Amino acid sequence: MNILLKNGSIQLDEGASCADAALKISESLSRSAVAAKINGKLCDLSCGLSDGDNLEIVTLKDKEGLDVYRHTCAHVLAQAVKNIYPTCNLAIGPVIDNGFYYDIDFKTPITQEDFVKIESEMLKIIKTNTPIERFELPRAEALKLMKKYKEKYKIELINDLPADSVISFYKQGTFTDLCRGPHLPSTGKIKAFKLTSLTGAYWRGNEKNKMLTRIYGTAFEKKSQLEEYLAAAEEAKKRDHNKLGRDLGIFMTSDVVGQGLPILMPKGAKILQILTRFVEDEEAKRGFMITKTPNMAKSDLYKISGHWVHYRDKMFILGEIDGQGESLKGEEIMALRPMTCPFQYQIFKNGLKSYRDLPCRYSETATEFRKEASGEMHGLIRVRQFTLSDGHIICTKEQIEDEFKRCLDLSYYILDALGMRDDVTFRFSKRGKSKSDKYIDNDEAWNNIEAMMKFILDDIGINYVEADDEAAFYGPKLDIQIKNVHGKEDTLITIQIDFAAGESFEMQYIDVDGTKQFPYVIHRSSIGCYERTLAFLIEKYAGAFPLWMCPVQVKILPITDRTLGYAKQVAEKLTLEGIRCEVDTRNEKIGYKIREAKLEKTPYVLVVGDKEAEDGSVNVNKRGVEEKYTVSADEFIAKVVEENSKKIIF
RNA sequence: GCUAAUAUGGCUCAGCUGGUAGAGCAGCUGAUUCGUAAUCAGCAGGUCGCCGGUUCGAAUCCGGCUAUUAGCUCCA
Repeated sequence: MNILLKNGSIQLDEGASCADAALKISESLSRSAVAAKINGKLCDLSCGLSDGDNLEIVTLKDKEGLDVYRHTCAHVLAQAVKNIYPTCNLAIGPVIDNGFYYDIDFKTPITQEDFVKIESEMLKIIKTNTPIERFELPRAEALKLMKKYKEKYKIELINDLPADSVISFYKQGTFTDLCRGPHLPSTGKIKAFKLTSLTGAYWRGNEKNKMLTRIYGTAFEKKSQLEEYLAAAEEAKKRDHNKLGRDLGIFMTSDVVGQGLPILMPKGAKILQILTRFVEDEEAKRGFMITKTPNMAKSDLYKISGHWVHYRDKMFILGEIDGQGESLKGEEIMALRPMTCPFQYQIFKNGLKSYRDLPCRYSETATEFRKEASGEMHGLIRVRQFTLSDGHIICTKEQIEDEFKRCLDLSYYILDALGMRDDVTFRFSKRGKSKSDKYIDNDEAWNNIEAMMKFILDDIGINYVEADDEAAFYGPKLDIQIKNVHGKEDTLITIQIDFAAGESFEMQYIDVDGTKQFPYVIHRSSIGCYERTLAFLIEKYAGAFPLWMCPVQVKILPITDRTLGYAKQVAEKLTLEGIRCEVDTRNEKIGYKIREAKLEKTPYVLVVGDKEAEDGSVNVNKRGVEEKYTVSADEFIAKVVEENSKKIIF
């Protein structure tokens, strides 16, 4: 029979498999093959071919090949665990970004110390080089097999498969697992693997279900690649804002203050002040009116917004309430705000509005409070009190498109200034097919608004992923996402369209024809939550921030006390020019001061000794640059002032 | 909230199987006034996260709480 390849074709006997084809193509390909693609569909190497099939041999060079390799490693893990703990039950064991995991229900808990034992058992299984065989069963037979093995989770999975689905299993020696595949031809192909961590995970991702034990691992073609990966992960941890931010004196926490309540120290507060001024000024240029609204309100406000019903358990409430959210003592109930929207809506409602007032753009550097679950807090990324560049644009339906684009343009501008434009991805968060009751029930409005947002996004031409069941309860969102050093994704900035607030808050305006109309609302952030943005800045720059946002931009180091006066003169000039600088007045050797200034990642370190004091110069040590040079103080000041005025990213 | 782990001076860490704590750096004082990543000496600093229990005796064992970390769930 004739088998088509990417370039050319080969002739094979009837009944030949992908593995036969690989061997026919070349011996080396046969050795590196891990799976195959027949007519574009990934399958085992043992899969049989038919005349005219398009064939592609998959190796570990392909991402798909590596996934197959890791998936098999997950099965080896499962087999090893079953050998050691015969009473445990297997759940699922998929491949993830950098490895794989297997969820297992152990009768007695295991610890990370058991990894040694499990890994050596895995190694044994690999060394036997057991062939891995696929077979398929009808549903009844499949259930019978899993009942025999007492795999209750597998039984549940089979029961949930569509009636007409093919139920496949993979068998390696005495171990059989329900699996779609494909897999490596034998266990011996695995060369480098490691179990990395042990955590809990709910069965089927539902917190109402039992929590299983999840074992994470990773595998690579070569030992050297595995070591490289582990080293890179260690390296990434050094950039972790939660460690670095504390080391650099940017923020701290205190157990008497509480969880999720980071304390911004002078350096961190300075950076936030710089960012806030930058953002507020830019927003003003773009037609936003700044507001200053209260940090708390009576429960009445949240009853109108719907938060009292949908969001109450995530709010900090002042006063005792019953299960319905009513005061137990008949007193006024206040709550700290989890968002700014209803407050800014009050401003719009103050006085009759005309269509001429639209679009009405409000923005605020707002402090917000959310009672996040105790296990959720993380450094500056997930906190209970935070500062959001929160804004609302109240506009007509016709104005949405333009306003939405302006919001995105503002965020682009800010991301450029932060140097993070290339680090973000876009998520179009929709209600989609979800019928969850957490959304406002109005199919027509949802369909219209989602179609409108899709049109806008496509018109702008941004590259986004669509995510169902990720919308806000009042409308779809464009979420600007970013990953931290651990690879975990979070929302940095969000722009949302709200079709419901106009009516629910009775925000009306008088239209051209004299009729009263409900406006649309765009909820938007420009830089996101300042604390969170700072966290990502720390990780991106490993603490070596761009000049314009550095809390200390220039540090002046006199060599001896003789030049202390001169150092102070230069510092004064710099300060007058708006450059943030410090003089290290301590009686220490110059090497000592240099070391400290560099560990603090100061952009410019100026050394001034007798020579410099005499001719009015400074010796410049630029961060990240080996060579130092001497220029007149005035020249340096002019240069750094110019650099500071541009939002230069280096 | 759930699973697991961790908690020793400001920081990084020692402290074996229970006999009430040590080092380096940082800090302070003194000397040194020095030319590009740690000058020398001395001093001071901890009821071992908090509360309770077991014990003649707890940093060490047990329980509760608080905080931190990884993940799950959640994330207007």
